[in-house]
Amino acid sequence: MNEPTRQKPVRRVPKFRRRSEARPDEVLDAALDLFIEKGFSATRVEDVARRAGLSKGSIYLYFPSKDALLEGLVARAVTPVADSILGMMAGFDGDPRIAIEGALRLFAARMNEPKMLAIPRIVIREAVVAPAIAQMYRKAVLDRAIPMLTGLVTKGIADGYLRPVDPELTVRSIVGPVLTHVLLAEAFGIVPAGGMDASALIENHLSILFDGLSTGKGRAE
Amino acid sequence: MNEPTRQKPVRRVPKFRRRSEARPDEVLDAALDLFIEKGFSATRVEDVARRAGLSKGSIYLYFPSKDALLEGLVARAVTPVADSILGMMAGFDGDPRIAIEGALRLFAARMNEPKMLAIPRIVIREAVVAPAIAQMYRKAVLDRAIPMLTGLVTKGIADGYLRPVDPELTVRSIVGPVLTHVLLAEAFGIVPAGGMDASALIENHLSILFDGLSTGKGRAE
Amino acid sequence: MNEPTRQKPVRRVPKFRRRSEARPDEVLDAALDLFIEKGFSATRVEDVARRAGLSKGSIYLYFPSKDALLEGLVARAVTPVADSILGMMAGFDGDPRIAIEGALRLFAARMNEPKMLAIPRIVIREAVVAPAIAQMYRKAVLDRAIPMLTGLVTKGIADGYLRPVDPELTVRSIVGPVLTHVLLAEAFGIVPAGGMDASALIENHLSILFDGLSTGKGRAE
Amino acid sequence: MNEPTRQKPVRRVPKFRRRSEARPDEVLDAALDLFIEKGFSATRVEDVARRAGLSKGSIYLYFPSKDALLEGLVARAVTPVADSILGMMAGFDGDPRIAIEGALRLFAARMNEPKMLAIPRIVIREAVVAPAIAQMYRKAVLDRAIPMLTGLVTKGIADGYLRPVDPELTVRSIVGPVLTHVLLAEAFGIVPAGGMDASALIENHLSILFDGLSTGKGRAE
DNA sequence: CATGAATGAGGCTTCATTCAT
DNA sequence: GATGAATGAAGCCTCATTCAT
Repeated sequence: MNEPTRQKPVRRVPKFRRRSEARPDEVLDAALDLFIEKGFSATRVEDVARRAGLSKGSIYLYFPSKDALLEGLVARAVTPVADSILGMMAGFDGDPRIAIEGALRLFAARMNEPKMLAIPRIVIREAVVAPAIAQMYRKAVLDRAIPMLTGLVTKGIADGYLRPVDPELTVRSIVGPVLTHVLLAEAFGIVPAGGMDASALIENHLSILFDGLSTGKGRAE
Repeated sequence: MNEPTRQKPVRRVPKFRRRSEARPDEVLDAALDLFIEKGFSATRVEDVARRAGLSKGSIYLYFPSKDALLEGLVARAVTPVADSILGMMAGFDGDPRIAIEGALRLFAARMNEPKMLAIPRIVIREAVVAPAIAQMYRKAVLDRAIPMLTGLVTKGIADGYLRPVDPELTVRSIVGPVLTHVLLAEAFGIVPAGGMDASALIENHLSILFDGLSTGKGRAE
Repeated sequence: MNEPTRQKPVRRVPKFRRRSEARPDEVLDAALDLFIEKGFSATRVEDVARRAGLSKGSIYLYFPSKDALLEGLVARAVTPVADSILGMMAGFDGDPRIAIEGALRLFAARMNEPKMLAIPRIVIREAVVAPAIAQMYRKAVLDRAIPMLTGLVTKGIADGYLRPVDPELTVRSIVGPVLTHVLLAEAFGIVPAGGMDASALIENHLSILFDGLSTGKGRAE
Repeated sequence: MNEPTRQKPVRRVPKFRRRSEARPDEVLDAALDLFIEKGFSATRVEDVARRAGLSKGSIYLYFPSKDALLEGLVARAVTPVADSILGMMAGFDGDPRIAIEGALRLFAARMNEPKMLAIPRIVIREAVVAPAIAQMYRKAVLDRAIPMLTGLVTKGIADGYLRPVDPELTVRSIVGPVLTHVLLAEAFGIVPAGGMDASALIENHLSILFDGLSTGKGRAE
């Protein structure tokens, strides 16, 4: 995964000087802020350095290139989120709707923190130019989350909780509304009248997802 | 200031010449191809020129700047698509599910032509850096499509076809799965086992959207 | 927008390094040389860089734009000259002709150093295109020198040293011959038979300025 | 003198169509306007074309290059002015002060028409970059005017009208104040309180030139 | 460890000039 | 004669990366 050069140097004098250990993380924090604000390519390495309180050259002490900043960012952000959600669902047994609801709530909560949302956004942005990053994200997140959801649906059908549907396509029905909600807001500033309130969205979404939009009238069969 | 120096260029091999009528469109075609392949910022004006069979400078005969290429692309692509879909839905009376289904099918069809999909993808990519373009897209497409769908849902509820839901949030439930389907494929190369077949997705999506995912069992009320 | 693409430059031969203290001045020296030789617009930033022993990009470490080079040049040259002359005249009391003579000699001396003369020449050249620079020069030099001379004449008249004349217009009679002398030589290469000797010019000029060109004969009153 | 390609095409049908004969002059008129407004290098050939009511390419029907426009301008403007002034002075016999006064008035009058002044101004501006033009101007104007004035002074001294001075240097005393008057106004916008009135300046200048600035008091001899 | 001066490839844009029509 | 589309050489400026100190 082309890990950045995180030299964790050995402490010499345990004083309160420059905690070099935290440096890579501070750099990533700074980079994240700026990538959110201005996008990846419009952010200069020097900007990152300044915001991190370092000199331009020092960035290269921790990361071999500008691209490595992005990689580092994805690597750092991806694991905990994915883990928390996937951990919740893994080995889940019983009504899959409970698990789906939980996962979506967690997901929506995460996505409401701008810091968290930024990563996938940047990843999408850079996917064309730096497919490596997109693939990394895919491997770390999507290739774990999607099969898990697919499995959940499959099992839900088998267990009689869900109607017989195509599990893979249904994953898109589960995640899509939330993703779109966030995308509309982020990329175009389109926010519902009621605000970005995630619960409201999920409530509405799940009620439709599970019980459908139709009344009995018309279009019957 | 910024004055060029006296040039004394020498002619070499004159290429073809004289067209003009179709040129702007040819330039946009070339730009679109390249933006799809490499993204906006990785594409040089000279690349566009070469692909359009022109010299670098000639691009500026038709477009005042590189940014203007993107704007032109959006402008050109946006109107017909939006019109075709919106025309279909406008003034629709009766079961809104029919209209929704039609619109989604049209939308999915469009999104399956790479040329068509490219525009929103690029727009999303550049949204952070060039908000003007995102806003233009929003105005031309989203600000027309979303209210129309919202209205369709509202009316459908009033007419008793749909359950009482939040119309605005429901729009996300309608569009999200299709959008996500496309996004997963485009940005991450994630394609369902059955291929990208749009009909299958829409079939599955609509059946859930209208009738829900649950059987009777569990989580009932 | 306008984002650079990911670069992967390769190091070649590192040159000297590290100075910085004197650098801006060295850059201005180089710029001055070149502007004198070729004029402002015919001089490329890269030329300045090369002559200063730097690379193109390094110029921008010290000056934000090519125009700023000219501004910097004016700023640097203007103050000392103006100060030296004005300092001499300020608070002068007594026969103003002494002061005028002194100022003109100083002025002519300065103007004989090509480096010194170059600045106003460049300023005049660029005045049409870059009025900002002309105004800067005006503020720093002319708006100080002209009122001072005017005042000197006014006081000289009041004190009975000079005939009653229009002080403002008389300033042109004082400065004009010297300026013209220089301009003819600089712009057209027109040099008197006796060479550019400033003393001779000033001698001749002052004798006429103070005592007139006429003998008694003819045109009497 | 590198005359521009003024093809005076043969009339075919003597209708009121496109008088091609006047075209070169119209082009020069347009060029002059623009060179005055924006300077030579900031003026694009296309600007000249547009103002002349022609297409860019057509300029090259009359002038082989942009530089030729400037040359043509100088050629056109220079002769009549020089002729009118020089004609006046040539073969003048008698009090040279009369001739000098006449010449200066004529000169000042000319210089007050912006169109007339523009040429030397442009010439000075471009002198560094295009010495050919400066030399052309020098040959056509200065090399005729300066010797003539020098001769006038020499003769005036011989005839006892003028004090014995250096004739060459004295030419600078004669022309300098007027030139400076104009230059200050043109390049720096410095205008005397009484306005640009040429008569006032010449009055003041000549009274000093001929009779000196001093009263008897002090500095005597 | 840190710094920041220095580099130089490369992008966008302008515009004098040409030439097919 | 006219046109104006097309060319392409340059120029200015940016910024990722290096390395002497």
